[in-house]
Amino acid sequence: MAQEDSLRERLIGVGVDVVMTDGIAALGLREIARRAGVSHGAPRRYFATHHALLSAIAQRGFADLRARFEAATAAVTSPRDRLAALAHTYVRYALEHRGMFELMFRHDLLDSGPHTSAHGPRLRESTLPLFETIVALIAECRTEPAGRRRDDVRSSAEPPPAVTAAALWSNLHGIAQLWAWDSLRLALGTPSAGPAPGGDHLELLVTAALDAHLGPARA
Amino acid sequence: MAQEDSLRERLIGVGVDVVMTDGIAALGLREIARRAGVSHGAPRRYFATHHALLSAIAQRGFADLRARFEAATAAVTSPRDRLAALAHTYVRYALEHRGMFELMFRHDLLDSGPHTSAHGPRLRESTLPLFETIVALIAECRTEPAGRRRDDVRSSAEPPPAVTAAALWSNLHGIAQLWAWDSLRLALGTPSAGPAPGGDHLELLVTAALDAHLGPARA
DNA sequence: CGGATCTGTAGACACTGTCTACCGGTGTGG
DNA sequence: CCACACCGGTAGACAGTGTCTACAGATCCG
Repeated sequence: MAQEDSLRERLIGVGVDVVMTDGIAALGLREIARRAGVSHGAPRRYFATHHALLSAIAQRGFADLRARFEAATAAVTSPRDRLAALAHTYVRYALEHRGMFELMFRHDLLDSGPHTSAHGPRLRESTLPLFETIVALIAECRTEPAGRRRDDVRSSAEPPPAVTAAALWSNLHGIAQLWAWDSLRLALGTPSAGPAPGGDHLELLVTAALDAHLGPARA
Repeated sequence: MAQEDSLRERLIGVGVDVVMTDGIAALGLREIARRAGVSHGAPRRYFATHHALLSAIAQRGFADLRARFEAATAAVTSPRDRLAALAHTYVRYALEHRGMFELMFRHDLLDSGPHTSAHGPRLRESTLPLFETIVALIAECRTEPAGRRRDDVRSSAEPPPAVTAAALWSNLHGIAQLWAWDSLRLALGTPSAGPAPGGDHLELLVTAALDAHLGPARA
């Protein structure tokens, strides 16, 4: 994962490694160049600015995340279970690759505006397919064979799928964020941090969010 | 809001102004000193490091937020409505004072560790009273006169209040975060940003979160 | 073979946060 | 009353950053 072909790709790869191991603080432009074995001016040939390089690194993160989604939901058929797998994957990714996840949403470090330069999709739009997937799954969830739906209870004031999707995604994102900040961990009284994700409390929280937004999983 | 007495307070005040108007990027140590009319070495008398000053600024934000909570829930009696007021206040604060809110949760800029220096409560614990308030309100919500509770439906696998509180808070935090990032706005197809909070879609999202975690508001 | 273009180097510039030496005031003890 | 210490702020140095520009080496093409 260190030697590719063009320097452009190598810089991105090095950047990914750096942010994975040493976090965002080590993602200086000169530092990346140093670890790639080139002079500090070299990256400029391929990335107009520091932010452009960071954006490319973050995009790798989004691609990686999407791949994990597909891997996690491949063997699952029920839309409800797919959503669960997706949720757990999202939060787990955020905590296992803390630095990368942080970078992906640090809009002050990324060229997220529409005035970004050349190839590749706009960065902020990288989250759109994820969102639409959630919307679709929720819609699918609601048109289930009605085997055990409680229409009398929930569907009365049920928000449209897009809103529920946004709320659910926000919930997952917030869980990841606040957990990484340690607020939740110390609020719930978990014995504090290891590099391994804190374990049960976290899973508990995610399933609570799922149940809240989708209704409890059917028994 | 510019002239207090000791330079220490003035620096914090200037910092608050700066982050409110020009955002986090303008919060350099030298920049704050410059706007306070002192030399770049002056802050060092009162704050050992740049992060210490930023932490003091962030603490002002937490205090401000707490004050708004009390103001918003003072006239409300029903625990459910208090939670709603709290939620809307939280999200609105995050979007109206974007820079400050961002700073408050940028742990890489703050002395949040237990190895921080002198007076004042530890920074990360500033969120604890908020959390405990939510827990208490949720518990109170559940022991309501049972006038219209659906015990058969929800209480079967209802998570403990602390978990629900954590999930709800995470949801609000995520909404604020993703909305500020613009992902939600473009996902939901809102006409894009103004400095004024985007309006209905946001309120919709917040009430959706409230309904999901607490059950729909009673008709 | 010779010139043009690509790719990376190296130095300058303005700027940052931290550190240290310095200095003008104020207050206090002998 | 004077000398001394101390407090609060100044100013310069230092290493480091991101960006910019001039330059060198290779490579490729006519």
